[in-house]
Amino acid sequence: MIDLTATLCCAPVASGVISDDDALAVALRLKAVADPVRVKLLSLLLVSDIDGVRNSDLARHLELSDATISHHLGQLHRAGLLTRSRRGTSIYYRVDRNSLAALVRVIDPDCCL
Amino acid sequence: MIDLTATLCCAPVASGVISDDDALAVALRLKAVADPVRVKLLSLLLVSDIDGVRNSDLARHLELSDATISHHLGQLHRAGLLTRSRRGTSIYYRVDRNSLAALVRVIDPDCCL
DNA sequence: CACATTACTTGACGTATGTCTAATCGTACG
DNA sequence: CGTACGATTAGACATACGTCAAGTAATGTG
Repeated sequence: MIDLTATLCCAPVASGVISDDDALAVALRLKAVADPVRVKLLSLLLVSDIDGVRNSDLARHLELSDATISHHLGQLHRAGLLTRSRRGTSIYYRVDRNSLAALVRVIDPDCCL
Repeated sequence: MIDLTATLCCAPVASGVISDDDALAVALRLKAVADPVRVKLLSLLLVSDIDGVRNSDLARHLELSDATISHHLGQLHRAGLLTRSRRGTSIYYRVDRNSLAALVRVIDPDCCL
């Protein structure tokens, strides 16, 4: 599998045509965000970034099952977009702002200008 | 269906929690990009932006069938990320840099700082 | 240790997606 | 008009994805 935590920058725009491997890596990370539930999750996590948010709280807020939220958080986590830290029986998720910003830059046509 | 050409900005970060409708609109546009072939298409189109590129040329370059490329270009076009203009029997595709930049801003955690 | 709480995993189900071949549409040019 | 060329559409197929219910794992508390 491909290391989705590596840093990428300005692939499509600046450095000529993107390679197959880079295109796949970018697509996999974008796929991790390209779902309405996960967009809402990122939004929720970004506005309540203080200490992170728990699976069960997110499930209640989005009116979806724990299993479904766990699935989505796993996708975002595997893509390197979330960090998690356990406190007691709960696991608190936070957005890794650097990773998200890096992903954003890759498809930004104005990047590297 | 949802109008994917409307402009969105800074939804997750600044303006509190994103609405269901906005989350869906953002996710649909991200889905349009979240595919390795379409990432390569965007890359190809961005670096050869002069006059646009034809379906058949892209198909040859990516070694996929015309129908498949047409499918992917349709996805990107429906998402408002490409413009197309006919010259003769050929249709030339170009990236709508403003739309792409707007999409990028929506998920940029550093947007609106 | 037994129990409660929280999160994750598994298996199942329906739906959506990517790809191709073949057929259709649009435009140009003898 | 008929033929050619480029692009899209339709249909078919395998694969991937989102969701849930049920079961399992990890941690804390009496």
